[in-house]
Amino acid sequence: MRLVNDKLELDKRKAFILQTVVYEYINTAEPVGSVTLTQKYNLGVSSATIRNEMAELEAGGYLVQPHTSSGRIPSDAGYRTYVDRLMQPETLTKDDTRRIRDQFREASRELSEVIEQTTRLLSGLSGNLAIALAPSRDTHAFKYVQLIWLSPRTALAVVVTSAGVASQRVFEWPHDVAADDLTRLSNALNSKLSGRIMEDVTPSELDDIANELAIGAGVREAVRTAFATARQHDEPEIAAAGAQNLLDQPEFHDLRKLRAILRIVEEQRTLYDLIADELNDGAGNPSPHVRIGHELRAEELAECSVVTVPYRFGDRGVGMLAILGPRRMPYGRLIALASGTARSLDEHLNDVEIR
Amino acid sequence: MRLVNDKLELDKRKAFILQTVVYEYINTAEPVGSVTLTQKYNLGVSSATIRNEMAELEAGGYLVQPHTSSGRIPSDAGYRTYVDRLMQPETLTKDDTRRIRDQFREASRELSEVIEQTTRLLSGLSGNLAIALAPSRDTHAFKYVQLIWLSPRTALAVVVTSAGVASQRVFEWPHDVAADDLTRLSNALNSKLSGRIMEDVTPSELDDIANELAIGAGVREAVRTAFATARQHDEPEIAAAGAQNLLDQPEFHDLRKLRAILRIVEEQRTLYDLIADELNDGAGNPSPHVRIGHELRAEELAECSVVTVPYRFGDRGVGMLAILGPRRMPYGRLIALASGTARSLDEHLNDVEIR
DNA sequence: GCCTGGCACTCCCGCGTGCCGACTGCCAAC
DNA sequence: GTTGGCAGTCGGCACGCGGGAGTGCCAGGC
Repeated sequence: MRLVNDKLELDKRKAFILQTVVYEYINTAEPVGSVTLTQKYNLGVSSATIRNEMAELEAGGYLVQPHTSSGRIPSDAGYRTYVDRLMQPETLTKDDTRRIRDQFREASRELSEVIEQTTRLLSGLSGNLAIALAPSRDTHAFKYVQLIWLSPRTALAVVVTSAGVASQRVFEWPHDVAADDLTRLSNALNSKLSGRIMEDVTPSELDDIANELAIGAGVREAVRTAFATARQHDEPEIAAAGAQNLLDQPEFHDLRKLRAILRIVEEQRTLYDLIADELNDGAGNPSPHVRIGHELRAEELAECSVVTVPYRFGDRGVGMLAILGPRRMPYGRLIALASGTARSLDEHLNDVEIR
Repeated sequence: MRLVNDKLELDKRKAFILQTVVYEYINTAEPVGSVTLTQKYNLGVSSATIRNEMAELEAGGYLVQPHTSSGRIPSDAGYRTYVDRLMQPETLTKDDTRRIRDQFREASRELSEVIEQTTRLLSGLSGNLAIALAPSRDTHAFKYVQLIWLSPRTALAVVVTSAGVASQRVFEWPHDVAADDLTRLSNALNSKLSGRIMEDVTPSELDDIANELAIGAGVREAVRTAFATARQHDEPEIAAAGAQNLLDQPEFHDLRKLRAILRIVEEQRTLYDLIADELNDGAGNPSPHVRIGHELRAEELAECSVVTVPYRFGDRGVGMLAILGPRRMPYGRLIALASGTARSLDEHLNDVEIR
């Protein structure tokens, strides 16, 4: 056993054994023993040798025994090594490609609906829980605002961004406002701000435009509020689907674990926290990312893994797709599915984006 | 044992026993025996007498025995009699009233968000699964349409109804369209249709308005599509929350039942079917309605009950709140909660409605 | 005629027991 | 370094047993 940087350096045979144990455990959900290994895979050595190797892999932290005299299952580090170095990358099957394409062909044009439909697609394909986070509204491009005169003292403000209508709100003023003022202000805002990224439009800039036209404070306030609502939402736009898939996995037959997952799914905030970490790297690094077990930093998710992959919307927008499932998940396939879906989502949003 | 219309007529004592059995079973989730009954409730007779009465209640179809020599649990008919004739009506506690009021005070102004927030509130209060169905878009009142010129060949159409923005869509034409035409058409549509119920606005009526202004076929088509999208949605707007509450109930520790529920919740269509029956009566009859076990006409829901209560939006709109839980649910409390929440939802939507 | 205490009977459920099978670790031999 | 053999460990399952809860029935009393 050679240790390099505190870690067991894996020779070729150890690597193959680790790979095979992970693969077998992912498929059977049963701890893997040395005899199973020699019988099902052509290793060229006897089970006794495998036992010695497996003992060393356990000492190195790659495998653990649920109890004495049981087979081994991978540890977080074992899965990590598998994902980073041992696993075969997979590509999408023809059938998957077709289903993804068909889904997006008839997908909605509204961002929040697209998000939901995508989670349903991805959970169906992956057989796990799928999560989708919409790009922050701050990064959408401003397209259009209309202040619609309803009565002398009320108006409807509609703000349109590159992702569609982002805010709509009825305003009421204590004094009469001329319909003409609203039209003039709408026109001025549209010509000066069109195409700007929402987070770059400052409230004082909005005030300046209104001041130039000598528009009263009440209306100015309304415009500021309308823009603010268009930018920020109480809750991040996020969707999840496929929780019932997890019931098929033996690790979730324990009700406590199941409850933990359901709680996470129903609370948008927790769901957001779960994948928000990745958003920062995501922008620079558009490749899939896997977090395994304790890497998720949540005790109730210690037996889960999450695959995340970012997607782009417009110039600056970054959203995220994720698959949550048991640690014992088919990483290769899920990474391929998440990437493929993210690519199609990219394209679809590109089509739907208002230019 | 007197049979009236094929049913056992309940004398006062039988009624009290049935009521007590249901009450006890709802609280303990354990089959109720004759001794428990005489010990916990002051019945004035011995357990042997109760046994005779319970045997008759079983013969009459109100109680069943899970197995020989166990206590009794209510049948669908037993619950039905309890709900219709025996149960004490309940009123909301101060605390519930306050929580409902607080929730709606800071509720969203957007219909689909209000729906979601309401399910979260109601599931939290009731400890069961809450469902909310938005009123059909057909019943909203038309308020405003704006055809927004983006480029000579593209425009954005926004339709606003009494529930807010209902459709937004970019149209592309093979030939140039004048910005002025779009404005004229928007104005004409607004002045002629304002306040009309969406389902009463016919496509040919839209065409007529465009024809009067000599507007081309491409634009006419766009207006028709914009109105059609505003009226109908691919899916009914429906939300559910609180599935994890059901995990606390012993009847859902069986994974098959749990899976059935989760599937129903995740498939909007099934969820809609579950409460849509009630929509038809709902309009005329604004009181809560309870369906128990097999009355739900779904094998996988044979051990569930649903409380539904309609709410109103605008002149013709009817939506629905529902609570789904085990048959063994606290009917009185849940009916009070659903009614109270529906009342507040009524009021809130009345405030938010665009007039 | 209704109510009651007593009694035999039934059935679920939890517990302890013992056995089987799977797997390991170790060792001596190759 | 590899191998077969062997003892040891542990989970899981079937089995049987007894306790407990509850019933139905019956004879006797009010």
